[in-house]
Amino acid sequence: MSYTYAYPHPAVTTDIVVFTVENNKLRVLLIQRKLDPHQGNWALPGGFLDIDESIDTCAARELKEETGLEDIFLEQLYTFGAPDRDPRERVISIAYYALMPLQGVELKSGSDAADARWFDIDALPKLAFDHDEIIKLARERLTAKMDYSTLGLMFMPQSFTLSEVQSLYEIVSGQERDKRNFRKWLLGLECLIETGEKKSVGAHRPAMLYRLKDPDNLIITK
Amino acid sequence: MSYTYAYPHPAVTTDIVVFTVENNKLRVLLIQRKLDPHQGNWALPGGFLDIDESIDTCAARELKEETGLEDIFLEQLYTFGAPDRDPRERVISIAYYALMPLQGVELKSGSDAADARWFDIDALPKLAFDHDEIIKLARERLTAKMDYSTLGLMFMPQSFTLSEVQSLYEIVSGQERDKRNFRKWLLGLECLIETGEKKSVGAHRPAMLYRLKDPDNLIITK
DNA sequence: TCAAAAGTGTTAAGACTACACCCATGT
DNA sequence: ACATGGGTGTAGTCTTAACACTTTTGA
Repeated sequence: MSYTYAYPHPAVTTDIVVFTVENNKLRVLLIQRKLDPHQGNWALPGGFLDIDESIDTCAARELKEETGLEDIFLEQLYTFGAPDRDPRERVISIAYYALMPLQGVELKSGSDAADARWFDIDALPKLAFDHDEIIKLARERLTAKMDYSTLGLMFMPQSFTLSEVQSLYEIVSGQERDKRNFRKWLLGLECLIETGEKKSVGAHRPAMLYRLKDPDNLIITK
Repeated sequence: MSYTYAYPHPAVTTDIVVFTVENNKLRVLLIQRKLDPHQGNWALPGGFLDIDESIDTCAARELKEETGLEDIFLEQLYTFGAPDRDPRERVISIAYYALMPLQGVELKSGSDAADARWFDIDALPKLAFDHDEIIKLARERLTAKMDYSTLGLMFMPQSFTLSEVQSLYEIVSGQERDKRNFRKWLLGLECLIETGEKKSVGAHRPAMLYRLKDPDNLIITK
């Protein structure tokens, strides 16, 4: 089967920058390419748009197929389309970024990926295509949005302590925050509620567990 | 001549939301479609991506071809691609927005447009495709960015008075600003310099004309 | 000399930052 | 009993918001 058009058409793909925080580092998910071009190199998960699926659906589908991840925060980032970014044919890539909760970071290796691994964002391997550029932009967007929104909460599992949130914000932004001020800010947004449960993790006072009031709403505030 | 692929490929277009301010109203440029689908309806300027041009180039080229406008602020907005947004074939539209300086709003009617006109953003006609959705998003981005950046200066001609800038900000955001505070903020960004010239427009004191220190840098500040 | 927009500082309120001690628990 | 992270309030600084009169010009 083949498809014919009166004018040349580019191929369209989505690529997804999946972030998580693990071992006090901001990490990005990469897969090792099984096929040419760039065979053996590391690349962002992603793939070609099906002709009858929406772009968002494509991003979610590719993410699931290649990594097993699903139901995580996923947002369109930017569209990349330099004429020579893929040697096979003209390819337009609609980039997304996603935030993976801290727990349950086990990956099922998907069909198109020889291997999938988390990399420290400051120690990335050589990347296929223009994926270094995509990751750079995604990181800028992530840190910018976390500065004035509760986007960072999308990294959290169902329930979490305030110290865990603070630690996450510190790791992503690279700067420390005052404990009392951070808690004042976060609780002041009124998007969290106490679960009533506490979390005990060592020889010290247990911490209150919180959860999102409304899991779908990112409250944006200064 | 025809082009054949092993898998179906979508068509890729750019569409541009061109803003200006005229008669104390925020306006958007629309063209009347000469061809089906949506023949006779109003639509955003834009068109198909050439197979060997960059996306940015395509947006700038289409803008120039259809409206004669060139060398104005132009930035990628978002990519739209609902499967049924175009009845002809699957079309991915990479939306841009542009800011047209206040003066020189005369348009040369371009080749693909039967007619091009400015519309008050609050009184748009029935639009082709999903262009109403694109305009809505563009407006949100414009107002959000103007709140914390000097993006609004991209609406200004080469030289302008501070009152003109203030008036523009008020029209776009829909809310009045304190004259002294506005001037303090704007001058405090240190992106303007006095030209030395003054502008006399009526029976009152003439205003100092300013221009951008560095026409390429959008200074982003709170 | 009048009308109309340009230009100019100060004060009060609110937001943000810095900072230190007691609490609850496990070992 | 001690070591460890959890939890809490206040005072000082900085930023933002509110506010009114004088200046310069054309008619």
